[in-house]
Amino acid sequence: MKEIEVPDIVVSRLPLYLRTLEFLAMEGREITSSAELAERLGLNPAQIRKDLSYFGSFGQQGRGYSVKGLIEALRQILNLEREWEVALVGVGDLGRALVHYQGFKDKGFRLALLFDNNPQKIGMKIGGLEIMDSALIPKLIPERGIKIAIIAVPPQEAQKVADVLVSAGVEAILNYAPVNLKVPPHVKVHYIDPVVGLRHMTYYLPRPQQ
Amino acid sequence: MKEIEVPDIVVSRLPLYLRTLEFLAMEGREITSSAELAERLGLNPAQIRKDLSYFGSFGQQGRGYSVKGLIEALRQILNLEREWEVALVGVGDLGRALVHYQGFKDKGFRLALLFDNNPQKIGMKIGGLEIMDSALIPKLIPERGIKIAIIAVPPQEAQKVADVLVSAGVEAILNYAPVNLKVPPHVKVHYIDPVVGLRHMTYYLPRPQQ
DNA sequence: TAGATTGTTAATCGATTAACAATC
DNA sequence: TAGATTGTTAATCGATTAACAATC
Repeated sequence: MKEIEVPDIVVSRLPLYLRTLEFLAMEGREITSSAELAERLGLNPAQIRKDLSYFGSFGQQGRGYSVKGLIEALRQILNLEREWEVALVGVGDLGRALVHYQGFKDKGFRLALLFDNNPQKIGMKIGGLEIMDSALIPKLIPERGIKIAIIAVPPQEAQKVADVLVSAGVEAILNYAPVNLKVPPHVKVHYIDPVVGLRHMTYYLPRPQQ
Repeated sequence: MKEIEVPDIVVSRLPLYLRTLEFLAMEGREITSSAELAERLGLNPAQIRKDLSYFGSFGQQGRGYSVKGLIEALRQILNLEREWEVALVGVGDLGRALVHYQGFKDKGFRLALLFDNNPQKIGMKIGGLEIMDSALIPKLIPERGIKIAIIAVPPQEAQKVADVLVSAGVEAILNYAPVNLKVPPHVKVHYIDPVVGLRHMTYYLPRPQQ
């Protein structure tokens, strides 16, 4: 039996389904439907059912989906049944904000290592973690078996940092630097650049008349 | 002559082209090609040429594109020929990081209004801007004609804030709260949720064997 | 049983890309 | 002129969604 390759665009929607389900669970809901999820996410119900069908059958005809059950299933599918330790490189304003961010907790991630190359910052403690010298990345990341890193350094440094992280064994990078990274094919990169989002939206804003 | 509707997926790539071109310009490059842009962005050269062709002809056969010329063209297409004033709601850790973020400057955006509903924070100055009471959104945003807002408040407050912003005339929202917002069709929302990005990538990370 | 909603097929729709004439 | 790269067409590829049988 040949394994069907799941399209990445399908995988990319699963975290949104999971987030919506976790929200419903918090509200105390026990059952939901593809129609309700679609309504909340602005998607088509058939798309949600199709997406889920790549992985199995999780609902009950005539009833819908158990919120708890589908959360469990998506956690398993997304490889979230363990807690992932994450390394953060660059403890500037954004880095500090990420250290204090409460949203990682209980979502499957924990910041475990902080790096910076500024001697002023190295040794400082923040959020209970000591800021380590970036030069120690090749030592500490393999030691801890860390696979996920967040890059929050200035754009000029981002590629160099990425290279070091990848040689240290990192396979997933959340990149806040406004730069496209070159990485080997086995490494995933997710980009967060507010300016890209803003510039996308200005296209639709009113233009000066004539 | 019927106007051809440009697909949103095409528009969404233009800011990436622009970012890459601005980077090339900084490096002093004068000419580039669809092949080079594609290489840097991990895309297909034909796709870039096709995307641009929705808006006109910006290159020269046999030579490529003038970096400066294409930057100009994309700025015009993306409605970036003015500077946009942006309101920020929620001056927590993330909000503060955004206030200090240098990446908005010279990219077409300037934080112009800060709001928070915490009496401790109202009246404080940060980055040269006074934090205003969120209750003043309906007064100050229309006064300044602001069309773009960034939401950086806790998830429970995000929908309420979005509603107020939209009634105040905002038409583009950059939402850092991990919540899907319900807004009228003329309002664009761009979502930034690091957990969604991380959870997408964990799908591809090594799983516990058996 | 009647009503509801899933899971899945097949049709539709839309995006990507190969190929090449145009042309600098 | 020869070489290079655009702009654009048309083919391919892939994603979305309508429709409905299955079934709870």
